[in-house]
Amino acid sequence: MYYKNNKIDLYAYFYGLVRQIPYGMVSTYGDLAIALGDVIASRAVGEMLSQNPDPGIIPCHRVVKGDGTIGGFTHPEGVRKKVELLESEGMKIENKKIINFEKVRFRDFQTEYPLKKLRESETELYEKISFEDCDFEKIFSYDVSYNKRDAYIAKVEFDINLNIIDYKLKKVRVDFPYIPTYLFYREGLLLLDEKPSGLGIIDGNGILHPRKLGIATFLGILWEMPTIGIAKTLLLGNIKDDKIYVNGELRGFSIKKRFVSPGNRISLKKTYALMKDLLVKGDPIKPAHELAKHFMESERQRQ
DNA sequence: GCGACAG
DNA sequence: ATCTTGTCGC
Repeated sequence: MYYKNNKIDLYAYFYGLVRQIPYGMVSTYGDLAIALGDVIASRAVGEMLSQNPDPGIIPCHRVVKGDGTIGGFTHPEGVRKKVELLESEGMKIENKKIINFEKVRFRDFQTEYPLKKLRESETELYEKISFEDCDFEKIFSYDVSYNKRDAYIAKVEFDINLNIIDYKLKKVRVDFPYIPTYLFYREGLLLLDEKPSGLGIIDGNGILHPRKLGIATFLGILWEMPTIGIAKTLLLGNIKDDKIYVNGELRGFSIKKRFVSPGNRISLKKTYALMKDLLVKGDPIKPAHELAKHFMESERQRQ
């Protein structure tokens, strides 16, 4: 696997890329996303820039939008400061657009394309997925609240009827931004070292994912346990009645405004029957969500 | 130009 | 998810 010891610090890697943009040149959010290995990370690029830990050595003002316009800037003086910095480096700007944009555009990043490496490492993992039903005596779920790079995790254990048995709280640091279709690397890696027992009902998708490797599938395979993914919004697919298809293949179900798909060690059929039953009894994510949120807020107050 | 974009 | 430093496809 590309992530060693369950760790990959994409923030650090990203800031290394930004430092490569030379004085007098600019790059774009999309160019940096491509250097990370997937253009879908464009918004995450903006997110990581907004948390620049050291503007003195990481020139985040040199990152602009794909059409040559300036884009945003998290600074007391706002975008005005970004324009000022760029002009001080010799950039000509007219009505918020860089003149000769293509000539000063830097794209020649030295990079290993980490997101591409991650995708490549996924193929061997996917071989281990199983859709064979297995028994379980408990259910667990979790949720995470975020404040910048602090993650507040709540894990909840239920009995088979969704009565709460126990819960645990934990605060950790996150090294990976939210990037659509890479949720596992942000959230899943935080949980991996403490394997729970029972059926995991995971906030997110299972095989209802472009690479059939949503966070529920990842956790199910790596923990060798049954999991189901349950998302509040649809990542991909077409809904017909209560079934969700991707390229004509049945990948999940739409039940009670949730999008449900198998993670690992469970069949489509059992996923449907079980969730149809459970979602009537209650919301498997809500308790963890409220615990995590409350945990974060109480920690904020302490500071 | 508008809507997508798991959390 | 939080509270706003995009890009792409229709």
